[in-house]
Amino acid sequence: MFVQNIIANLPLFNGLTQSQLEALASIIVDKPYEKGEMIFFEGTAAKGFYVIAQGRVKIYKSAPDGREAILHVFGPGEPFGEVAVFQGGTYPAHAVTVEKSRLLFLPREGLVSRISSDPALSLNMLAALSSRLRQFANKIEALTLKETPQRLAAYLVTASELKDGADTFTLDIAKGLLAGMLGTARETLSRALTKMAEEGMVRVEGRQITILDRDALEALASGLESL
Amino acid sequence: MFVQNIIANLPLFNGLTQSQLEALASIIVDKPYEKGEMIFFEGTAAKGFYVIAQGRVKIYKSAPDGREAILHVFGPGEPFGEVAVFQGGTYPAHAVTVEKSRLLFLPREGLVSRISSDPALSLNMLAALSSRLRQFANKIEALTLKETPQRLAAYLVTASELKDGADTFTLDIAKGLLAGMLGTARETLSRALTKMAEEGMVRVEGRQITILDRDALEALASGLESL
DNA sequence: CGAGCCGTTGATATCACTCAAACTACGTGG
DNA sequence: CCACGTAGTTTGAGTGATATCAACGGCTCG
Repeated sequence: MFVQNIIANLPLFNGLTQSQLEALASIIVDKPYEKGEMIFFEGTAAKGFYVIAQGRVKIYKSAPDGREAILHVFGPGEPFGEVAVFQGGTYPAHAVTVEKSRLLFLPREGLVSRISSDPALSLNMLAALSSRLRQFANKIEALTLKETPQRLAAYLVTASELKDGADTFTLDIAKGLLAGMLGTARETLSRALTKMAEEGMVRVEGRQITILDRDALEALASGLESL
Repeated sequence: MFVQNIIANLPLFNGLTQSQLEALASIIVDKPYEKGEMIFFEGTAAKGFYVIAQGRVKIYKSAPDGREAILHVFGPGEPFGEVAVFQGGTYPAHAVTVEKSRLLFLPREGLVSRISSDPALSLNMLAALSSRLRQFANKIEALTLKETPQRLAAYLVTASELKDGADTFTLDIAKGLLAGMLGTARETLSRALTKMAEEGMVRVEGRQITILDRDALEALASGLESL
């Protein structure tokens, strides 16, 4: 898969002409990463941002004692680290691969000028950041107002929606990671899942989830949007 | 104070020419609000966004039972509701004044075209959204990793920094609001403050705070950036 | 001067974090 | 093909921070 083919299909680069895409592709650095490899650390100077071609990346903050707050887990096609390009100049959090991955690096040089000269690109970026802000707002809402079972229910409902509303689907991240995304401990997540299974709302077989009572799930989540 | 003078000094409109500012000022709607007046509700269609000329605005989500998650409390000069202009078309949360205020409304019409035609404006907006994302990331970190006393310590340290590092300063929001911003209950905040005072870290006299042991405060906050 | 808003304090219940340990699934290398 | 190590997951028990309920005191504003 060539770089240009990848970026041609990304929402971020929607509306760009063929020649603009070519120019962009020519400055992109294509790099493979092993699972668990650090991409950048919070506070370090940013020379550009990344787009995921393949794999999965965890964006997180960490406490002195080693505990983590997971902000995102991004998958193929998603950009990350853009914030550092537009403000502050340093990455706001740590980034590490959670799978073997292939990342595209877009150097800051040239990007800023490209953005300011191309209306479509700047509006795409604004939309991307705005959408990110909505996600964060939802996450803050969930952390403040909801307890683990409700957050889990909201997650499962939207996970199902992302898989075209299928009742049975497979989690694409490990449960430990999911616990982190929900702002809770692995053990608490495990217990919450078990309880939901006992109550007949879902069936859990490893990473495969079957929603048995969608109404009950949605009632539990009550008002929580996608995380 | 005229609209044009206000917007001329905002970071958001930095780098605009005099004539651009005039054009902008001509489409702005200037409106007074009473304390406690709703500005918009989550999910309603957005016809534009706001800038605060005077007063203070609370941005929040609410649960069915009436509990609230406060995302921001904005003051003079700060914009809010921009997210809806760039993505989704609806406001992501509720907005209400917490003081008697004067707000400038910038209609969506014309704004989008202005942004795409003016590099400075689009880069300013990108920077503003990026900075907002950093704040949210810090908030999520605090909610996930830190307990109330630590969040409070971090808040006090940065509040002091915003007042040029003065040891004695005045909270510019009520303690109940502050509790909401820290994601905790009024009572818990009250107890945390009392305890910090007992331990000699701060002195509390109503809304006036004096930092007695900045090192201890910073050690408590340990790693938490501004909220 | 009364009403509401705000803040404090006390008592209680509970959720979830922590520590500890066993159990499973999986891939690798012998 | 099996043994082993590792990563991931689950279960149990104990503890602690905080939400919640309740009542009270002070302040402000009309």
